Amino acid sequence: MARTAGSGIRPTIRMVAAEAGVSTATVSYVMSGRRGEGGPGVSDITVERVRAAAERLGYRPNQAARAIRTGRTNTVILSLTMLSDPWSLSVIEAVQKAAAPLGITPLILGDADWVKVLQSHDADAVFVDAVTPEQRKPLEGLAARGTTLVVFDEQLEAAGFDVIRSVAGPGCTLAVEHLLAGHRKVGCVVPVRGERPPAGRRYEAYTSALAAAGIDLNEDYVGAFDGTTAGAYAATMRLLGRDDRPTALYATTDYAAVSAINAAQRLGLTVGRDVDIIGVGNAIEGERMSPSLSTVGPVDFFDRVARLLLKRAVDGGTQVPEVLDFPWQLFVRESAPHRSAANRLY
Amino acid sequence: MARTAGSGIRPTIRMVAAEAGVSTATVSYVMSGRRGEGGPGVSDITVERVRAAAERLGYRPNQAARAIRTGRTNTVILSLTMLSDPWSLSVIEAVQKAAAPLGITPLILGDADWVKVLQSHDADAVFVDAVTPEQRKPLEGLAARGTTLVVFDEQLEAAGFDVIRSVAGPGCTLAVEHLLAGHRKVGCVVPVRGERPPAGRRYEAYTSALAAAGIDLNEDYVGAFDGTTAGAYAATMRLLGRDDRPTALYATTDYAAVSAINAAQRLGLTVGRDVDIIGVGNAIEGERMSPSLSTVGPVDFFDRVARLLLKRAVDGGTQVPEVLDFPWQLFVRESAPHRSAANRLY
DNA sequence: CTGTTAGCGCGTTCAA
DNA sequence: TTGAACGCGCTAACAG
Repeated sequence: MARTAGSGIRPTIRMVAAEAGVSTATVSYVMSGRRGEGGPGVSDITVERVRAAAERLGYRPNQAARAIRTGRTNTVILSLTMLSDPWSLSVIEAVQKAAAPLGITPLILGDADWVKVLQSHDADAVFVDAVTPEQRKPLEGLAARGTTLVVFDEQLEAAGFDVIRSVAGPGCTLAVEHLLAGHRKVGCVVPVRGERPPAGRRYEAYTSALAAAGIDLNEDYVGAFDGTTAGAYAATMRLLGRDDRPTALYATTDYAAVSAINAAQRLGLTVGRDVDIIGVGNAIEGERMSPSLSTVGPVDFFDRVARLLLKRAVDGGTQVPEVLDFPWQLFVRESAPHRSAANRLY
Repeated sequence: MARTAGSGIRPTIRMVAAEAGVSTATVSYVMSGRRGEGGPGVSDITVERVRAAAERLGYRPNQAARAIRTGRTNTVILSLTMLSDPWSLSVIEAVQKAAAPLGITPLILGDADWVKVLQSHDADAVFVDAVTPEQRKPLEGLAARGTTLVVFDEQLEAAGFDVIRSVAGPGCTLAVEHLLAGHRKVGCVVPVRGERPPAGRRYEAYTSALAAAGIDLNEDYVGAFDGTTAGAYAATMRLLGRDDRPTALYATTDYAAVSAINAAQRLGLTVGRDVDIIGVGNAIEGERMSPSLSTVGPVDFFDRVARLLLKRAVDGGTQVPEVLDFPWQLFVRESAPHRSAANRLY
């Protein structure tokens, strides 16, 4: 009396075989579309009988069982730390578009504890958007055990997995320089971990570009926040609420820039006129919003990431891991337009 | 020469058994923590040996293989149509919090074509946030075949699955009446499918509340949009850009309300003073933003949904499906404060 | 050329 | 504490 738990019974390949009066092997060949080429041939009439039986029963191959045998799950996992970030949505959108024609399902993991999950759950490829120092070891362990990984990180070396390294430094300098062309009072909105002072390449681009322009760093113009959108909003309110408020803001991520724009508007300022704001990342949403977001970022980033991920998913871990560099570019849009000498704000 | 595809080899239960010098059965009992209580007893010394061997090899049970035997995947799927909606993020947040202590992993499906995915991929329970008419049939098919479903829908009858029916009608009326207490020029921001005119309970609440207040429906005050955040933004710009602009806006979803607030601020209006804006849904983010979002919605909605989903995931489809009704409530916050007769805007 | 048999690969679980 | 069967779909080798 074999039966799975629960009330409903899911049709198995054996039921279909019985219904069609053939063997399970034949059903398998028909369902996976692998008749002819290489495998044994199945007559058209039999194919039709099997198809009809499967249809009648509403049969769908059990992906879990299939995965055990083939090692393929027809699934990619996207581990995304900050789902509210338009950057994450851009990744999702690009991957979904690329995965659909391949019959691959993207599943999103919004959990910060992705290491544990990936140790038990298999996928044909996994995209990881952030790696803390403590996660580096287990990450390499995953790769060693055969998990196909594509990791977004600016520091990591490829150690059995692909690394997407969109080197932010030079691009971020472009952003700050763009603001410095029309402003002297340039503030910065930057996330920090814990109580530590701001750090990282994106922030260094700010300090060094200021220095290169002969401007002293004003700590009152640095709005550190906790990494949440609400925090970015509050930090911007503090910066722009000052009497000697900055006339331009450099936000080290696009989502911080979006929050900054909202905060500025809340204060009655017109972004792109009273204050210029630029972000970092070139998320797709930046183009669509109003005012559209000036930003720096890699060209064609999301589509290329999606293509790599799916190539890996299809090929398996066969290929040699790469470090993928992306050239960055300045995208001048409404939130921080070009300023000629004539319309400088300072 | 048995070996899985790819270069890395994943440790199996057999390797652990060999390493520890015991049978696979023993390893299984140890790993699933099912020794003692009900299950067979395993001596402490053996447990230690097995644990050490598993640790050395970095063994993790293969969830796919486990699923075949047990019928449980330790996974719940959240099918969410609009990931940028704070409502979706609220669902995710609540489910993640509730799932973590149970060892259950929430996976998010951002694909509109969830039916196909669910037909092949199993989960202990699935949350679905929107059902089109064409999806109703396949939905019932899924339920009949044993998929444990929790469906969010205001119309559907329970047909083998739970229905979360947060009856919006009366609650939405509360929202419109709240605005009508201080305004006569109340606009509406509402998504529409295709070219059809606005419809649905949330919109009817608007027209009937207006009628009850003796106010004629002004079609120029109805901002229909395409369902995207950018569309809601544009619709609001049109409404508030008019000379005789409405002094209050009723948005039929929270994400539309958020876009409306951004648009209003873009126009230099102070929300909660120059214009009042109210949403629908009571997404968690509404409390955190600034100005905080006035809204109507079910009380404690997300946590209760999460609890139900996980109860189903744990119990399997054992229980009798329910229709869950949620009482709605008005949440007065900054974006549409209380207005006494003294500070009416009209 | 067409179809079947038999056994694989997981982790689980019952009878011994 | 274990051997062996079990559940699933896949597939090499075989039979007609």
